[in-house]
Amino acid sequence: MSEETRPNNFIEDIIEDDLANGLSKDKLRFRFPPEPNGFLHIGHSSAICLNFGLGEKYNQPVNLRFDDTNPAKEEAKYVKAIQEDVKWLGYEWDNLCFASDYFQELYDWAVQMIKDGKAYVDSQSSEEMAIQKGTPTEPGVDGPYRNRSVEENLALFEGMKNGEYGEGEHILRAKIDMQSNNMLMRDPIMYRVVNRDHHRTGSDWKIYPMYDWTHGESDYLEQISHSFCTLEFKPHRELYDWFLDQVVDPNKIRPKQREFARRNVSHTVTSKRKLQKLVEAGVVNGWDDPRMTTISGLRRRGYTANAIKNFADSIGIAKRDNLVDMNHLEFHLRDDLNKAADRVMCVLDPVKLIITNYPEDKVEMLQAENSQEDESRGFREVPFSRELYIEREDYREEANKKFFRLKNGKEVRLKNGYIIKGEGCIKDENGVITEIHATYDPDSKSGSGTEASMRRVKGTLHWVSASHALPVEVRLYDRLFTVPSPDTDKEKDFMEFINPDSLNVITAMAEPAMKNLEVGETVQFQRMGYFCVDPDTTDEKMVFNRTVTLRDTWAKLDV
RNA sequence: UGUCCCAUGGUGUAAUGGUAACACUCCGGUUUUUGGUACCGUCAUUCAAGGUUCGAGUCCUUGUGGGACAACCA
Repeated sequence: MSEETRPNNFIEDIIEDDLANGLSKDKLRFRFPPEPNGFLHIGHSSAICLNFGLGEKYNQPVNLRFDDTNPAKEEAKYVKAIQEDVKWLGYEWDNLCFASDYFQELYDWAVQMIKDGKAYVDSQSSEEMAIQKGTPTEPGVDGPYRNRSVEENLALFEGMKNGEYGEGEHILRAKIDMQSNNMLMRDPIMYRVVNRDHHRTGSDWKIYPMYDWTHGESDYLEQISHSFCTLEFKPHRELYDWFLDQVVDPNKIRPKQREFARRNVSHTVTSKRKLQKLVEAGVVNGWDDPRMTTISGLRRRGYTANAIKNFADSIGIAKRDNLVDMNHLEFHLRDDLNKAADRVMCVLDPVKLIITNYPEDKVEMLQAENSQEDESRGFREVPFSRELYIEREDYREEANKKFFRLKNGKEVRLKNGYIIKGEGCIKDENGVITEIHATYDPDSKSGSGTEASMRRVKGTLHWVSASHALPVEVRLYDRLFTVPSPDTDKEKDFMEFINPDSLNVITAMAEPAMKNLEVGETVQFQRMGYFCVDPDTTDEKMVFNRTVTLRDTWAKLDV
């Protein structure tokens, strides 16, 4: 990476300013604060890379903190999955924290706020309170319980805590300003009663703090210097600061919330609610379906942590709305895989090719390099015989000179093998080609050093020996959505833009050496793309996911 | 009829009052036993109008366009 030359983004500018104004570098501390109510997705990777990247840049700690204040939505399995994803991306957190660790502290502070006349118990229905709250363009009005006595507030809040009231009977509100331009400042709710067991605190608590009351105070307790979140939290900043004002010790670090734009990637959705709907509706097979842009889905698809980090790094951090083209992500994927993946031969749409002048029973073991990029990766043996499979699209009886592949009367190279010449084909009653015939030049064997072997032919085909071929299942994926921005249409639901052909399962013919590949390993099927071994693989059948195709300039010409 | 945020090629991001640039995409070329990779090149950008200034993408004003805010969610 060219870290040294990359200019600072506005977030780094903020930090540099603070440093220049006297903040000591060793006071810098960051955090990544997901709610454990779903799986991490590509949108989160920006926040993860930003916070952990800052930690690496300044060599200062980053906490992983679970914002677990709503037991109705959160589960321990998500806590586990999120940790795995962050680790897989290659980051290490300093402290593993939970907002639920701060419930007692938060409660004690709330009691003090009641005593100070800064908070009160409201006993109205949510509908009544919503009316008093006004709208973004009209101020709110004070509710009837706003001036309850401290004693009464204390007693009611204590009762809430002790489980004496049902959900919705009472809530605790901060007493700020019902006429504020900022809706969030119109006496925001601090606590509500929730009769649910929490995945960590069990039945200890009957009341749970709201996000705004929890987040800034958690940052403060952890002495986070900079608390970065997405733009939709901008209006929360005023409240974040107000709550901090109630508790902050001037000798300690006062956290600073700043906001950046969420990253949107084309042809996908990145909201937990929508991803969940795809899972529940059976559009995909779970959160880690390779078509999902969850971190776990991308991982199963064959994405590398490097590709995701380089992507996040290259798109940067800013404040304007954006829709990053999937091409960017795929560029970084190919870039990383090109260096990392061994090359193999696998025929996705096989048709038989008979080398008519090759001996019936002869089998040769040919040497094939594992990577043209890196000779140190070594060689493997590939069996060659009279009957092979090649791609159906690699043969035409006749074609113009733009077609570099096999055609009658013309020569092509079989990768790592011989030069062959097309002689004709056999078709069934429907005109479908069932067998292609060719002759080979025995002196043209790859690497033999003969004059014939040095001959230049325009096309090179991959192939597998028919009798040695290993049938494998290959899952070909396409974009999950047919439009760049499926969830911004004013009339249509994002579900209407689902690509019906996002998954195509085929049986391909692989070279025998591929049976040694392990689950999760990625290889390049030469000329076809990058593929990884799926966990669905069994002893009987290997299953591959197409991670991404190669760039294909021919496909563009051949329309 | 409010408050706040944002506006640079098709996309993303720089330029911190001093020559508008980098990457992706597209298109073209060289190399190539992958129509891949690598390398080279082409096309293409400051929302508008005023103002300040020797000088404005940058500062100011107004407008236009986009977005956020009315969950006992985060």
